[in-house]
Amino acid sequence: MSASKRDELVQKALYAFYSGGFHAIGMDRLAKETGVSKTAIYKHFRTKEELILATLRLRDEQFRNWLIRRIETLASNPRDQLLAIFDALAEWFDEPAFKSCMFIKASSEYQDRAHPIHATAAEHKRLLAADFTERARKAGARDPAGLARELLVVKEGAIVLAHLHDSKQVAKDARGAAEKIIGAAIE
Amino acid sequence: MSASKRDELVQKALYAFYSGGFHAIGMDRLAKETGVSKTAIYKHFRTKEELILATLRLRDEQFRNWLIRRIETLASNPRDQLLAIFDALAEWFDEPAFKSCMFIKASSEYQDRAHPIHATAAEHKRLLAADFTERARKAGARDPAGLARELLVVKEGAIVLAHLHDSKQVAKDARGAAEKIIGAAIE
DNA sequence: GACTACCTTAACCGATCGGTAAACGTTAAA
DNA sequence: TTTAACGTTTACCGATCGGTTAAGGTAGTC
Repeated sequence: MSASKRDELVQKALYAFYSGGFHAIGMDRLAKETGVSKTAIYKHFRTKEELILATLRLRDEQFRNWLIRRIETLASNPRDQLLAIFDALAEWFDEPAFKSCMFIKASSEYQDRAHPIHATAAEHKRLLAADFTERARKAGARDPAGLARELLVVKEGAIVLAHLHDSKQVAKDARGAAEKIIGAAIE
Repeated sequence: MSASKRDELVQKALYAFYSGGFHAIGMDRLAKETGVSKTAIYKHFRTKEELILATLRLRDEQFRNWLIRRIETLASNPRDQLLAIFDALAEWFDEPAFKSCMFIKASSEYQDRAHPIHATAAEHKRLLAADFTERARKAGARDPAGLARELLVVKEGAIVLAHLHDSKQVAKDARGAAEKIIGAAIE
């Protein structure tokens, strides 16, 4: 399988797991939905878990790239970029395919902290926090890491509630909360 | 099955689903872990889904009762009670059995908004918001429902991150965020 | 034209899935 | 003492689980 073919498989598997759930989607169904035979899948991934981990690595890269690009497009200075996180979230929530966060779902289905899937989810959030921290530092926050963590809390809560309640309202609420938190943390 | 026996089954099923996941725990394993035969379970619940719904109804009642009792013990006036939500959360996170929120996990595994399990999860969060709103009103918030929703966002984010990162640190961060949000919303 | 790389379909493995049925206690009210 | 209610164990149902195997098709390279 060429590298691009393999990426295509992982991308389609990502979509299937994201919209169906990790336990709920079996390998037979996955083969049908990706258009790649089960035999071929197992040629390149030893287990279902390894395939899931590959989808999570792809998702981590895609999501963080998208978010960073989006907030840097929406705002030019670090402080405004921190607030723009929540404008980007609003755009994401508005996509018809939005169904919460893949990593939150992964950690829900694989609860053990020692499990590689759980650990990958935790790492994704840590990488986001690191990016937020750097922006908070540039924005002149007294406690950049603390501000970043507080914003991350708001972001995760917004994602969970956008999946359950009115996502437009949730996006506004999260932005409002972020404004107050940023205001209190900078200067 | 007597009412108390049935409650005991639901309570044990709750624990099993909470610690194992809804799809991951099969009915055979559930029978073994609850000590109630599969035959007897199906005498009182037509499907696995109905049993799950019963566990969620019990969990909703238990959690909201616990939280309300806890914040009213920790603080006497409505404003302090809103902040005490996050002290109660810190206590919850510290329990060894803490593994995120059952309703977040339920909505992760049953993503369709039309699904009864998803709807039950959404309702649980709505009932929490209603309680917070009433306290915010008594505390003199300009927009009680808005403040309640913002605090709910922080609460959900805290739960998700407490399951992934250092829960003590997350509890502190959430409390800090809540302080700023409450301060800006009252008076 | 043979070889290799990579894919397919299709059948199969034992285990488990949600759910049902049969046969057999145990308890307690009539 | 009979009877009904409610439980048990055990086995079974067809479907699906994660994963494997065998046989064959199709490209490109030598």
